[in-house]
Amino acid sequence: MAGVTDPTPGLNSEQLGAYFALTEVSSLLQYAVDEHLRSAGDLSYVQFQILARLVHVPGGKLRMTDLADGVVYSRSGLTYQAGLLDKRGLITRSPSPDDERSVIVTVTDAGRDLIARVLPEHAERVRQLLFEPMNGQDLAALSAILGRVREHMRATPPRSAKPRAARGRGN
Amino acid sequence: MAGVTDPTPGLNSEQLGAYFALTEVSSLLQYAVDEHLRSAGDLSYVQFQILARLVHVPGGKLRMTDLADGVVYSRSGLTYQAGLLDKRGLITRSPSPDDERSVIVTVTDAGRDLIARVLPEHAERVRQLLFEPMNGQDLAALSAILGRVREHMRATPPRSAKPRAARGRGN
DNA sequence: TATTGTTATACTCTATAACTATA
DNA sequence: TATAGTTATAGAGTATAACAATA
Repeated sequence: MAGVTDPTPGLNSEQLGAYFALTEVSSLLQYAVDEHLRSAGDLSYVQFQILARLVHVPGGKLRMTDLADGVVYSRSGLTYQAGLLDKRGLITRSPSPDDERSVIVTVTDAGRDLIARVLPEHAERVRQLLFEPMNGQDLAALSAILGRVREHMRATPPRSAKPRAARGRGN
Repeated sequence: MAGVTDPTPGLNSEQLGAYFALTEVSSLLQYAVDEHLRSAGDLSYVQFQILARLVHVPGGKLRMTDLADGVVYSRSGLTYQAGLLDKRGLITRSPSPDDERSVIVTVTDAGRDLIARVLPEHAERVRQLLFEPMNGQDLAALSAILGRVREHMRATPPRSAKPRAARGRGN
Protein backbone atom coordinates (compact mmCIF):
# COMPACT_ATOMS: atom_id res chain seq x y z
CA MET A 1 0.00 0.00 0.00
CA ALA A 2 3.05 2.20 0.07
CA GLY A 3 2.99 3.60 -3.42
CA VAL A 4 -0.63 3.62 -4.42
CA THR A 5 -2.55 5.27 -1.62
CA ASP A 6 -0.71 8.08 -0.01
CA PRO A 7 -1.39 8.41 3.70
CA THR A 8 -4.29 10.70 4.34
CA PRO A 9 -3.52 13.10 7.14
CA GLY A 10 -5.53 12.24 10.22
CA LEU A 11 -6.63 8.82 9.02
CA ASN A 12 -4.50 5.74 8.87
CA SER A 13 -4.98 3.39 5.99
CA GLU A 14 -7.20 1.02 7.92
CA GLN A 15 -9.50 3.85 8.87
CA LEU A 16 -9.49 5.11 5.35
CA GLY A 17 -10.48 1.69 4.10
CA ALA A 18 -13.28 1.41 6.61
CA TYR A 19 -14.51 4.85 5.68
CA PHE A 20 -14.61 3.98 2.01
CA ALA A 21 -16.27 0.66 2.72
CA LEU A 22 -18.94 2.35 4.78
CA THR A 23 -19.51 4.91 2.08
CA GLU A 24 -19.79 2.36 -0.65
CA VAL A 25 -21.95 -0.05 1.28
CA SER A 26 -24.48 2.53 2.29
CA SER A 27 -24.45 4.03 -1.15
CA LEU A 28 -25.11 0.72 -2.86
CA LEU A 29 -27.74 -0.15 -0.30
CA GLN A 30 -29.42 3.19 -0.70
CA TYR A 31 -29.40 2.80 -4.43
CA ALA A 32 -31.01 -0.62 -4.37
CA VAL A 33 -33.58 0.37 -1.82
CA ASP A 34 -34.49 3.56 -3.61
CA GLU A 35 -35.03 1.73 -6.82
CA HIS A 36 -37.30 -0.78 -5.20
CA LEU A 37 -39.39 1.77 -3.35
CA ARG A 38 -39.89 3.75 -6.47
CA SER A 39 -40.82 0.88 -8.69
CA ALA A 40 -42.91 -0.95 -6.10
CA GLY A 41 -44.67 1.98 -4.48
CA ASP A 42 -43.73 5.09 -6.41
CA LEU A 43 -42.14 6.37 -3.23
CA SER A 44 -38.90 8.20 -2.68
CA TYR A 45 -36.91 7.08 0.33
CA VAL A 46 -37.89 10.22 2.17
CA GLN A 47 -41.55 9.60 1.57
CA PHE A 48 -41.11 6.04 2.72
CA GLN A 49 -39.43 7.25 5.88
CA ILE A 50 -42.24 9.65 6.62
CA LEU A 51 -44.91 7.01 6.13
CA ALA A 52 -42.97 4.36 8.01
CA ARG A 53 -42.50 6.67 10.95
CA LEU A 54 -46.17 7.45 11.07
CA VAL A 55 -47.13 3.82 10.82
CA HIS A 56 -44.82 2.90 13.67
CA VAL A 57 -46.20 5.51 15.97
CA PRO A 58 -49.29 4.74 18.08
CA GLY A 59 -52.23 6.55 16.55
CA GLY A 60 -50.38 7.21 13.34
CA LYS A 61 -50.13 10.92 14.06
CA LEU A 62 -47.16 13.26 14.33
CA ARG A 63 -46.60 16.97 14.15
CA MET A 64 -44.72 18.34 11.17
CA THR A 65 -41.93 19.43 13.46
CA ASP A 66 -41.56 15.95 14.90
CA LEU A 67 -41.31 14.55 11.42
CA ALA A 68 -38.77 17.14 10.38
CA ASP A 69 -36.74 16.26 13.43
CA GLY A 70 -36.49 12.65 12.39
CA VAL A 71 -35.73 13.25 8.78
CA VAL A 72 -32.95 15.78 8.43
CA TYR A 73 -34.98 18.12 6.27
CA SER A 74 -35.68 21.73 6.16
CA ARG A 75 -39.25 22.62 6.98
CA SER A 76 -40.00 23.61 3.46
CA GLY A 77 -38.65 20.34 2.17
CA LEU A 78 -40.91 18.45 4.50
CA THR A 79 -43.88 20.55 3.48
CA TYR A 80 -43.11 19.67 -0.10
CA GLN A 81 -42.93 15.96 0.55
CA ALA A 82 -45.98 16.00 2.77
CA GLY A 83 -47.80 17.81 0.01
CA LEU A 84 -47.05 14.99 -2.38
CA LEU A 85 -48.17 12.35 0.08
CA ASP A 86 -51.28 14.34 0.86
CA LYS A 87 -52.14 14.69 -2.80
CA ARG A 88 -51.95 10.92 -3.15
CA GLY A 89 -54.20 10.39 -0.18
CA LEU A 90 -51.53 8.63 1.86
CA ILE A 91 -51.63 11.14 4.70
CA THR A 92 -53.90 13.90 5.89
CA ARG A 93 -52.97 17.17 7.51
CA SER A 94 -55.05 19.05 10.02
CA PRO A 95 -54.41 21.79 12.55
CA SER A 96 -53.60 20.61 16.04
CA PRO A 97 -56.30 21.13 18.65
CA ASP A 98 -53.65 21.81 21.29
CA ASP A 99 -51.64 24.35 19.39
CA GLU A 100 -53.26 26.09 16.47
CA ARG A 101 -49.87 26.71 14.90
CA SER A 102 -49.05 23.05 14.60
CA VAL A 103 -50.13 20.67 11.90
CA ILE A 104 -50.90 17.09 12.72
CA VAL A 105 -50.02 14.59 10.05
CA THR A 106 -51.97 11.33 10.03
CA VAL A 107 -51.46 8.24 7.93
CA THR A 108 -54.54 7.17 6.08
CA ASP A 109 -55.56 3.57 5.56
CA ALA A 110 -54.25 3.86 2.04
CA GLY A 111 -50.90 4.93 3.47
CA ARG A 112 -50.86 1.98 5.84
CA ASP A 113 -51.76 -0.36 3.05
CA LEU A 114 -49.01 0.94 0.86
CA ILE A 115 -46.39 0.52 3.56
CA ALA A 116 -47.68 -2.93 4.35
CA ARG A 117 -47.42 -3.83 0.72
CA VAL A 118 -43.95 -2.42 0.22
CA LEU A 119 -42.26 -3.27 3.48
CA PRO A 120 -41.76 -7.00 3.04
CA GLU A 121 -39.81 -6.67 -0.15
CA HIS A 122 -37.96 -3.71 1.21
CA ALA A 123 -36.88 -5.74 4.20
CA GLU A 124 -36.03 -8.65 2.00
CA ARG A 125 -33.71 -6.55 -0.11
CA VAL A 126 -31.97 -5.21 2.94
CA ARG A 127 -31.64 -8.68 4.34
CA GLN A 128 -30.26 -10.06 1.15
CA LEU A 129 -27.79 -7.27 0.48
CA LEU A 130 -26.70 -6.30 3.94
CA PHE A 131 -27.21 -9.22 6.27
CA GLU A 132 -26.73 -12.27 4.13
CA PRO A 133 -22.93 -12.17 4.43
CA MET A 134 -23.07 -11.71 8.21
CA ASN A 135 -23.25 -14.18 11.02
CA GLY A 136 -24.75 -13.53 14.42
CA GLN A 137 -21.50 -12.34 15.85
CA ASP A 138 -20.97 -9.89 13.03
CA LEU A 139 -24.42 -8.50 13.49
CA ALA A 140 -23.91 -8.02 17.21
CA ALA A 141 -20.57 -6.32 16.66
CA LEU A 142 -21.92 -4.08 13.92
CA SER A 143 -24.90 -3.09 16.02
CA ALA A 144 -22.77 -2.25 18.99
CA ILE A 145 -20.27 -0.21 17.04
CA LEU A 146 -22.72 1.68 14.89
CA GLY A 147 -24.95 2.31 17.85
CA ARG A 148 -22.09 3.89 19.69
CA VAL A 149 -21.09 5.94 16.67
CA ARG A 150 -24.62 7.14 16.24
CA GLU A 151 -24.80 8.32 19.82
CA HIS A 152 -21.50 10.05 19.39
CA MET A 153 -22.59 11.80 16.22
CA ARG A 154 -25.85 12.92 17.69
CA ALA A 155 -23.95 14.46 20.56
CA THR A 156 -21.37 16.05 18.27
CA PRO A 157 -22.89 18.93 16.36
CA PRO A 158 -21.00 19.59 13.13
CA ARG A 159 -19.09 22.54 14.52
CA SER A 160 -21.52 25.22 13.42
CA ALA A 161 -24.64 23.92 15.04
CA LYS A 162 -27.79 25.88 14.94
CA PRO A 163 -29.52 25.27 18.25
CA ARG A 164 -32.50 23.52 16.76
CA ALA A 165 -35.64 22.18 18.39
CA ALA A 166 -34.23 20.36 21.40
CA ARG A 167 -32.14 17.54 20.17
CA GLY A 168 -31.19 15.25 22.98
CA ARG A 169 -29.14 17.54 25.08
CA GLY A 170 -26.55 18.50 22.59
CA ASN A 171 -27.85 22.02 22.01
CA MET B 1 -48.79 -2.89 16.06
CA ALA B 2 -48.69 -4.73 19.35
CA GLY B 3 -46.01 -2.72 21.06
CA VAL B 4 -44.06 0.11 19.58
CA THR B 5 -42.04 -1.56 16.88
CA ASP B 6 -43.87 -4.25 15.09
CA PRO B 7 -41.67 -6.98 13.68
CA THR B 8 -40.68 -6.24 10.13
CA PRO B 9 -41.10 -9.28 7.95
CA GLY B 10 -37.73 -10.64 6.89
CA LEU B 11 -35.72 -8.68 9.41
CA ASN B 12 -35.51 -9.37 13.09
CA SER B 13 -35.37 -6.46 15.44
CA GLU B 14 -31.61 -6.60 15.83
CA GLN B 15 -31.15 -6.46 12.09
CA LEU B 16 -33.64 -3.66 11.83
CA GLY B 17 -31.75 -1.71 14.45
CA ALA B 18 -28.45 -2.24 12.70
CA TYR B 19 -30.00 -1.19 9.41
CA PHE B 20 -31.33 2.01 10.89
CA ALA B 21 -28.05 2.71 12.64
CA LEU B 22 -26.14 2.26 9.43
CA THR B 23 -28.55 4.51 7.59
CA GLU B 24 -28.38 7.22 10.17
CA VAL B 25 -24.64 7.08 10.65
CA SER B 26 -23.84 7.33 7.00
CA SER B 27 -26.46 10.00 6.51
CA LEU B 28 -25.09 12.15 9.31
CA LEU B 29 -21.55 11.56 8.14
CA GLN B 30 -22.45 12.43 4.60
CA TYR B 31 -24.17 15.55 5.74
CA ALA B 32 -21.23 16.77 7.77
CA VAL B 33 -18.73 15.95 5.08
CA ASP B 34 -20.79 17.56 2.34
CA GLU B 35 -21.09 20.72 4.31
CA HIS B 36 -17.39 20.92 4.89
CA LEU B 37 -16.43 20.25 1.29
CA ARG B 38 -18.79 22.87 0.07
CA SER B 39 -17.77 25.56 2.50
CA ALA B 40 -14.06 24.78 2.39
CA GLY B 41 -13.63 24.09 -1.31
CA ASP B 42 -16.94 24.78 -3.01
CA LEU B 43 -17.03 21.12 -3.96
CA SER B 44 -19.89 18.68 -3.96
CA TYR B 45 -19.06 15.24 -2.68
CA VAL B 46 -19.15 13.86 -6.19
CA GLN B 47 -16.70 16.44 -7.41
CA PHE B 48 -14.47 15.67 -4.47
CA GLN B 49 -14.61 11.99 -5.32
CA ILE B 50 -13.64 12.63 -8.91
CA LEU B 51 -10.71 14.80 -7.95
CA ALA B 52 -9.59 12.51 -5.16
CA ARG B 53 -9.62 9.55 -7.50
CA LEU B 54 -7.55 11.35 -10.04
CA VAL B 55 -5.08 12.53 -7.44
CA HIS B 56 -4.66 9.01 -6.12
CA VAL B 57 -3.96 7.54 -9.50
CA PRO B 58 -0.41 7.60 -10.89
CA GLY B 59 -0.21 10.25 -13.56
CA GLY B 60 -3.45 11.84 -12.47
CA LYS B 61 -5.24 10.65 -15.58
CA LEU B 62 -8.33 8.51 -16.10
CA ARG B 63 -10.79 7.93 -18.87
CA MET B 64 -14.31 9.19 -18.41
CA THR B 65 -15.55 5.63 -18.40
CA ASP B 66 -13.17 4.66 -15.62
CA LEU B 67 -14.40 7.56 -13.58
CA ALA B 68 -18.01 6.71 -14.25
CA ASP B 69 -17.30 3.18 -13.09
CA GLY B 70 -16.16 4.39 -9.71
CA VAL B 71 -18.86 6.90 -9.12
CA VAL B 72 -22.27 5.43 -9.81
CA TYR B 73 -23.31 8.07 -12.27
CA SER B 74 -24.82 8.04 -15.64
CA ARG B 75 -22.46 9.17 -18.34
CA SER B 76 -24.29 12.41 -18.78
CA GLY B 77 -24.11 13.09 -15.08
CA LEU B 78 -20.39 12.62 -15.13
CA THR B 79 -20.07 14.86 -18.16
CA TYR B 80 -21.95 17.51 -16.27
CA GLN B 81 -19.74 17.28 -13.19
CA ALA B 82 -16.58 17.12 -15.25
CA GLY B 83 -17.76 20.19 -17.10
CA LEU B 84 -18.00 22.08 -13.84
CA LEU B 85 -14.55 20.99 -12.74
CA ASP B 86 -13.14 21.83 -16.14
CA LYS B 87 -14.67 25.27 -16.07
CA ARG B 88 -12.95 25.90 -12.76
CA GLY B 89 -9.62 24.74 -14.10
CA LEU B 90 -9.38 21.79 -11.73
CA ILE B 91 -9.21 19.20 -14.49
CA THR B 92 -8.56 19.14 -18.21
CA ARG B 93 -10.10 16.90 -20.81
CA SER B 94 -8.44 15.72 -23.99
CA PRO B 95 -8.99 12.95 -26.49
CA SER B 96 -7.10 9.76 -25.86
CA PRO B 97 -4.22 9.01 -28.22
CA ASP B 98 -4.98 5.30 -28.05
CA ASP B 99 -8.67 5.48 -28.75
CA GLU B 100 -10.05 8.57 -30.35
CA ARG B 101 -13.45 7.95 -28.86
CA SER B 102 -12.20 8.16 -25.30
CA VAL B 103 -11.60 11.27 -23.26
CA ILE B 104 -8.74 11.46 -20.83
CA VAL B 105 -9.36 13.48 -17.73
CA THR B 106 -6.33 14.94 -15.99
CA VAL B 107 -6.09 16.77 -12.68
CA THR B 108 -4.44 20.12 -12.94
CA ASP B 109 -2.09 21.55 -10.35
CA ALA B 110 -4.93 23.70 -9.16
CA GLY B 111 -6.98 20.55 -8.69
CA ARG B 112 -4.19 18.92 -6.72
CA ASP B 113 -3.78 22.00 -4.61
CA LEU B 114 -7.44 22.14 -3.83
CA ILE B 115 -7.56 18.52 -2.74
CA ALA B 116 -4.42 18.97 -0.71
CA ARG B 117 -5.97 21.94 0.98
CA VAL B 118 -9.30 20.29 1.68
CA LEU B 119 -8.28 16.75 2.52
CA PRO B 120 -6.81 17.26 5.98
CA GLU B 121 -9.94 18.79 7.40
CA HIS B 122 -12.06 16.30 5.56
CA ALA B 123 -10.14 13.46 7.14
CA GLU B 124 -10.27 15.15 10.49
CA ARG B 125 -14.03 15.39 10.37
CA VAL B 126 -14.33 11.76 9.47
CA ARG B 127 -11.96 10.80 12.22
CA GLN B 128 -13.76 12.84 14.77
CA LEU B 129 -17.26 11.74 13.86
CA LEU B 130 -16.73 8.16 12.84
CA PHE B 131 -13.60 6.85 14.49
CA GLU B 132 -13.37 8.71 17.74
CA PRO B 133 -15.76 6.37 19.51
CA MET B 134 -13.99 3.26 18.23
CA ASN B 135 -11.06 1.31 19.57
CA GLY B 136 -8.69 -0.76 17.46
CA GLN B 137 -10.77 -3.87 17.84
CA ASP B 138 -13.89 -2.10 16.71
CA LEU B 139 -12.12 -0.76 13.69
CA ALA B 140 -10.84 -4.16 12.71
CA ALA B 141 -14.25 -5.73 13.12
CA LEU B 142 -15.99 -2.98 11.20
CA SER B 143 -13.47 -3.20 8.39
CA ALA B 144 -13.83 -6.93 8.11
CA ILE B 145 -17.61 -6.91 8.14
CA LEU B 146 -18.10 -4.01 5.79
CA GLY B 147 -15.46 -5.32 3.46
CA ARG B 148 -17.28 -8.59 3.20
CA VAL B 149 -20.61 -6.87 2.70
CA ARG B 150 -19.14 -4.72 -0.01
CA GLU B 151 -17.85 -7.73 -1.89
CA HIS B 152 -21.21 -9.37 -1.52
CA MET B 153 -23.06 -6.31 -2.82
CA ARG B 154 -20.76 -5.91 -5.76
CA ALA B 155 -21.41 -9.50 -6.70
CA THR B 156 -25.15 -9.17 -6.18
CA PRO B 157 -26.70 -7.10 -8.94
CA PRO B 158 -29.98 -5.51 -7.80
CA ARG B 159 -32.14 -8.03 -9.62
CA SER B 160 -32.49 -6.07 -12.84
CA ALA B 161 -28.86 -5.61 -13.64
CA LYS B 162 -27.84 -4.01 -16.84
CA PRO B 163 -24.64 -5.76 -17.93
CA ARG B 164 -22.47 -2.70 -17.61
CA ALA B 165 -18.78 -2.21 -18.34
CA ALA B 166 -17.18 -5.26 -16.80
CA ARG B 167 -17.70 -5.08 -13.13
CA GLY B 168 -15.60 -7.65 -11.33
CA ARG B 169 -17.06 -10.87 -12.60
CA GLY B 170 -20.63 -10.34 -11.48
CA ASN B 171 -22.20 -10.62 -14.86
C1' DT C 1 -40.85 38.15 20.37
C1' DA C 2 -40.56 33.15 19.27
C1' DT C 3 -42.51 29.25 17.01
C1' DT C 4 -45.04 26.57 13.33
C1' DG C 5 -45.77 25.97 8.87
C1' DT C 6 -46.45 27.45 3.90
C1' DT C 7 -45.18 29.65 -0.40
C1' DA C 8 -42.31 31.57 -4.00
C1' DT C 9 -38.22 31.08 -6.08
C1' DA C 10 -33.95 29.74 -7.69
C1' DC C 11 -30.61 26.28 -8.09
C1' DT C 12 -28.33 21.75 -8.22
C1' DC C 13 -28.34 17.42 -9.63
C1' DT C 14 -29.77 13.36 -12.21
C1' DA C 15 -31.59 10.59 -15.87
C1' DT C 16 -33.38 9.72 -20.66
C1' DA C 17 -33.06 10.09 -25.35
C1' DA C 18 -31.12 11.75 -29.45
C1' DC C 19 -26.91 12.61 -31.54
C1' DT C 20 -21.81 12.49 -33.22
C1' DA C 21 -17.62 10.13 -33.74
C1' DT C 22 -14.72 6.49 -33.67
C1' DA C 23 -13.70 1.13 -33.45
C1' DT D 1 -22.92 -2.87 -34.98
C1' DA D 2 -20.99 -1.49 -30.54
C1' DT D 3 -18.64 1.84 -27.74
C1' DA D 4 -17.37 6.70 -25.81
C1' DG D 5 -18.93 10.84 -24.89
C1' DT D 6 -21.85 15.13 -25.36
C1' DT D 7 -26.03 17.77 -25.55
C1' DA D 8 -30.80 18.97 -24.94
C1' DT D 9 -34.29 18.58 -21.99
C1' DA D 10 -37.19 17.65 -18.43
C1' DG D 11 -38.08 16.49 -13.72
C1' DA D 12 -37.26 15.77 -8.76
C1' DG D 13 -35.59 17.57 -4.72
C1' DT D 14 -33.60 21.02 -1.66
C1' DA D 15 -32.72 25.29 0.57
C1' DT D 16 -33.45 30.30 1.47
C1' DA D 17 -36.16 34.02 2.37
C1' DA D 18 -40.42 36.24 2.89
C1' DC D 19 -44.74 35.58 4.78
C1' DA D 20 -48.99 34.54 7.86
C1' DA D 21 -50.79 32.91 11.98
C1' DT D 22 -50.63 31.59 16.67
C1' DA D 23 -48.35 31.34 21.48
